[in-house]
Amino acid sequence: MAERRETREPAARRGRRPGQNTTRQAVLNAARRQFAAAGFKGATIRAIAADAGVDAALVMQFFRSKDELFGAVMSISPEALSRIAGAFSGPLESVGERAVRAYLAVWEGDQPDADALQAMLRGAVSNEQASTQLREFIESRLSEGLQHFESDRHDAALRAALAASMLVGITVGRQILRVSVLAEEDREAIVRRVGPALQAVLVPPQSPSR
Amino acid sequence: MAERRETREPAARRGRRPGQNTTRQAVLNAARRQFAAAGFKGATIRAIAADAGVDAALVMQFFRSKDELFGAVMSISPEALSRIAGAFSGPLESVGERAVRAYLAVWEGDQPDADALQAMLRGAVSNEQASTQLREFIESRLSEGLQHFESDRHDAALRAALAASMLVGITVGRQILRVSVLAEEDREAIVRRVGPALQAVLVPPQSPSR
DNA sequence: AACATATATCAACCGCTGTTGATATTATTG
DNA sequence: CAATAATATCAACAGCGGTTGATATATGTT
Repeated sequence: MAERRETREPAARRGRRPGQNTTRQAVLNAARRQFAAAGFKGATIRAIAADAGVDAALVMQFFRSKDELFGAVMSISPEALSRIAGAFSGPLESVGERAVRAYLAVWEGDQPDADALQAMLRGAVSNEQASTQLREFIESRLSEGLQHFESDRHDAALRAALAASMLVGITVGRQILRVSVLAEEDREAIVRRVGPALQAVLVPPQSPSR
Repeated sequence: MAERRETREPAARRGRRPGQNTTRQAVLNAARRQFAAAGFKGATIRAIAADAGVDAALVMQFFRSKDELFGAVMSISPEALSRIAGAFSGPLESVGERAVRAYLAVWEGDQPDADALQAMLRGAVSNEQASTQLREFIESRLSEGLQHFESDRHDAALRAALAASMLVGITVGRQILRVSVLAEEDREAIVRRVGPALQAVLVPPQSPSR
């Protein structure tokens, strides 16, 4: 007799694990996935911990609270940011197309950036941090590109923000609502259809001439 | 002595109130507001009840569960629906502008419809019901209009869904993220800037001609 | 080897939330 | 008027979820 509890899972041993520790990173990745999939309220510390194969208390020790963990999740790599900014250099008459392509590549890539952005978007509904972060992304990131060649800065900011919002809307349709016609279409087809529309917002034909 | 508890609120009396009862409707309105403001998970039965000036248990008696209450909240008036559908009748070269105007009027009006749509949008993050409802709204409502004068039905559906998503994106920017340049701009200014873009998606210049 | 420190689990607390059953008061109907 | 139904509150339960304090095990430092 003297049986050790063999009910339940492998019963993870108590203390620190031997060898190199990649756990903190694993927790962060799990958090990104969970927040991206369920939003801020929907994701739970326990689910994140389970996803990372770890006890919930450990998550709290690494990051001090759910809010701070969420804050850590929402960070975009400089590469992704410059990729979007880069869309604005080049011939002005095709900036719409390049912007759509760059945006979709970043938001739908499999890098952690895509999850981070999804987390922001889903979190923006119930979390002030998330909406602030995404707001700033829309206000500054995409606006900066246009500011250079423009006299009316307010109007330029408005047009850039509209363009960014419309792109976010496409993500909502594809990734969150999963509208089938949108979700099944491949990325370049979307670029072809949306490019001209974005072009019309970013560089309206009347503006420079009369 | 023999004091009746005068601590706490008016201490609402126990039974049914005299006179006409508008309470059920009041609960429904409160629910719409709360769901629209906080999303499905964020809104609580107790908060809804408090908003309606009622006990939480009463909410459960009227609507059987939080899910059913949410279901009741998400219903759009036929007037609003026909208002959007109506945008597709009229000269084809200005359908983009009319669509934007009709969409914004419905989503930003002060009717219960606006709250219901906000509730759907915010709820879509964490509630299957909501995303289904909004998906169908995008898939069918806005698509039907274009189907009539079209040979390639798949492409027409795609373009309509793209247009609808882009409009939803604008709502996200204005109402949820509260991007200041967007939120402060008045509706007609947005119509002017977005109309041509929507036109480009709905009626691409290549399609009918060469 | 001894000590501090980082990494890990466990058990429990506490507040919030959806939901329920009991009860009180009014309206409605026969 | 009696009986039934509808409208209302109250009290409590049960589960989940964030957070904490105690403890165990490995690593690093002196």
